[in-house]
Amino acid sequence: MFSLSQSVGYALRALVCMEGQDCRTHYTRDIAACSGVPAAYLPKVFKKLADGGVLEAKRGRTGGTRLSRPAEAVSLLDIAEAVEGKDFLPDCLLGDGFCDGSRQCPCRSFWQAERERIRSELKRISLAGLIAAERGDQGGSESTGTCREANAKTISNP
Amino acid sequence: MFSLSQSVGYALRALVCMEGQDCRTHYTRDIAACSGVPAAYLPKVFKKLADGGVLEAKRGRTGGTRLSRPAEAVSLLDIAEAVEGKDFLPDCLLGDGFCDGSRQCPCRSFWQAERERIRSELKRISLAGLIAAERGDQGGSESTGTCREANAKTISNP
DNA sequence: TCCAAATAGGATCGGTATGTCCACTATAAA
DNA sequence: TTTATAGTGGACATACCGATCCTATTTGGA
Repeated sequence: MFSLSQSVGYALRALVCMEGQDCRTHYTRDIAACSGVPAAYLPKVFKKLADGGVLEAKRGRTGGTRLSRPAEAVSLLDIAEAVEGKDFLPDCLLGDGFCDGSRQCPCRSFWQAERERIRSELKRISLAGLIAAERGDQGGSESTGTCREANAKTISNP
Repeated sequence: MFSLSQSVGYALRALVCMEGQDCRTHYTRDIAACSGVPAAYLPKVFKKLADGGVLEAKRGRTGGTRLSRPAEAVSLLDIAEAVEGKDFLPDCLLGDGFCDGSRQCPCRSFWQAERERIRSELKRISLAGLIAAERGDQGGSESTGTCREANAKTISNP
């Protein structure tokens, strides 16, 4: 299938459930319940998002996971790259390894342009936009406060 | 990986080796040797291309495989659809099943446009163009005769 | 008729993505 | 210090693609 992986979809659904407007920490199991992502699989996705700098996780009692920056500053490209890898958009439409030094398939010129268009679109769409769309808002992102200090000691779960 | 499957690349490399200019029949093993596609796997790809109407296969002694129409009339879209399935370009960038009735992700509008652009480009590029590019020709397709009757009894292999 | 040689198709295997489960580690409250 | 509870990470199961091998079927010629 010519699409992003299912795990990227899981990541989006989960991140939307984190509300984005603030950076409160959430428990993975709560996000799983809210988003419908398999609870036993979500930690794997979250780990990739944490390694990619999208999420911050804290271990131990009263731990949890939160956005490492405001939802407005997280793009779909950030999420896709974190989950699928930095080079998930290959040089050749036929996959890396088709066009080598000698072969230059005719798709190449148009795919280069398509690829950059897709990349820039994914970069343009923010997590905040996703959340707004999910809620049916048309307006886009209402302003939010800063993230890092606002919830340094805030825990959303009981 | 966000690309067409490896099997589509195999199909292209194999079809290029069939010369395209005529519709002589070829043995699968010869095409495998010429294209570098694994000889044990190519029959699987050829079967899909035959089911998709791109190739015609004849069984038995003096059998073989040939293009069912001139290379100018075979598009990359034909090949990709034959190998990957008619609906290999999903409705949603996140794959079918992400945007359901209720969810409408913000990728949708731009992906619809991208998808059609990719589809029309794949439709525009013909196998003949691929062969020309492979040879380093810049001119594109020189005219070829009709296919079906030209080689009704022609066998290219000894 | 019988055989040679081609494609067709099923059984099987390895690799990657997807899931599940369980033990380990870190952290803070009791 | 003890303990509860969060994420971390490895082992394992499952599904699909890529790939190989073996057998069946088809076809034309000896």
